[in-house]
Amino acid sequence: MRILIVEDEPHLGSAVQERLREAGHAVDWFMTLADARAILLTMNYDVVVLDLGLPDGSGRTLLRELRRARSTVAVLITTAQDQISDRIAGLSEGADDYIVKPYDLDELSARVDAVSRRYGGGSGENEILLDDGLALDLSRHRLSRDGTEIDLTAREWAVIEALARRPGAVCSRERLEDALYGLGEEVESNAIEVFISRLRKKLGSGTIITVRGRGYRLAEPRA
Amino acid sequence: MRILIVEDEPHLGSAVQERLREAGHAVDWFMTLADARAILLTMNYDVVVLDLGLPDGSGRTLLRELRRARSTVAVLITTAQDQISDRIAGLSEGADDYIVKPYDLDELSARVDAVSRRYGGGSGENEILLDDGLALDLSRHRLSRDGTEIDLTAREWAVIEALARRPGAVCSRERLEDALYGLGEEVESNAIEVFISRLRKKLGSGTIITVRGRGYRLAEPRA
DNA sequence: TTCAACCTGACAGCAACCTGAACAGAGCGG
DNA sequence: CCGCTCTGTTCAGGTTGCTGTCAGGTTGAA
Repeated sequence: MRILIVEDEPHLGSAVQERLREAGHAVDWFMTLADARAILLTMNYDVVVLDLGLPDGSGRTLLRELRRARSTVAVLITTAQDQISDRIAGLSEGADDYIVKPYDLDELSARVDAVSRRYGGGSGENEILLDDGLALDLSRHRLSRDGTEIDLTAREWAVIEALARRPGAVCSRERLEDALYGLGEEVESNAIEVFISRLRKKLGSGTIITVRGRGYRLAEPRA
Repeated sequence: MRILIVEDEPHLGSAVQERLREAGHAVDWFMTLADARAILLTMNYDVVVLDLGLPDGSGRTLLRELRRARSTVAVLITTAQDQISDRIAGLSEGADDYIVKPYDLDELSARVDAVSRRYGGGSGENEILLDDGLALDLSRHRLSRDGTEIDLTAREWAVIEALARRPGAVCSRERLEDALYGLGEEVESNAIEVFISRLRKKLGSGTIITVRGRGYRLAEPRA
């Protein structure tokens, strides 16, 4: 999942970035509205973690711009305790959730996962059935076949999560790379293919279908 | 689909050309107004991707010339963020859409597809019914017979997309070649006939009708 | 009948893709 | 400090599937 953090406090921003990266996401972090605005034009994010009090303006401005431009990206607002009015206004302006500073990093990570699923491209379902008895539980981060659990590494999970975002739709390799590697982490090998190969070894070869020249997609359960 | 790119920035132009070619289109790329003007006299394009800030003048000049000459080609304007006035003027001068630089390539590709369908020769419909239970969904790039999907390669899709542009009308082989092969990519064999043959194998022999000496056309559903 | 246009099976080149293996770094226990 | 495991990345060689070309057959018009 590709996540944008807009947060001007260095320690907090870096801690959030690290925590979400450990969860397997591609995380970009900017400290100003201007930078955020620029990167949002070129990159499609799944979630924006947006602080309201920024040096060059309020995050609410950016939120309004996004919604006016018909962007459906999920937005999670972070705010100090004394800005309740801002928070409420943010929700009415199209934010999906808010969290009060100081917050627990695990709590933030859970909220990020939650908003990513109920907005934008997400399917909204928490449990997705794949072919051959496979069940993907996005909210609990679990994958099981006929009840027995299958362990995935962080990267493997990130790949299948990106594919499951729109089940049945083709997901390009570029898009998968965007979901795994943030700015400055780009990789120049066939890493995606290797993860696909490892996933197939764990899930069975029919689960992930190659669409030559366009990407990959998940097999849907046979009705 | 035949697409003309007018863009003076080498990296961007080449990236756009490559991306649209992967989508199965014939893509010509020129860096100056003069070259674009010359090629537009000899070749019929479906879409022009037009940058406004060019070395030998503004793209708006070319746009005005096109519309004054009653051309109905779809025009997609690309512009830097600080040229809002130019952008608005462009729309009022006959552009079909605009996109702000820097943009996401997937986004551009989607917009190109969109403007190509709502202008000029396009039928405007997103779902086209052919004979024998075949349904062609242009916006989702899907072809299905009675609900089961049929996979097409990039070239096969380009052929049927060109035929579907004016359903029922005869499309000459030259026109099909123009839609598949850009400048410098021309082929000198019966490649088109081969793709028609492959399509018939997948779709059934009655779907594409040969009009001897003039070209091909799609069969319409029996009323 | 003759000729041009068209159809289609076969095949080689090539790029995309797959996968086993090697390697570096982090973390951990002894 | 060493050895072990686990994870992620890179590389190399093999495989697959798309594409363009050709050859030989078929169709249709004059």
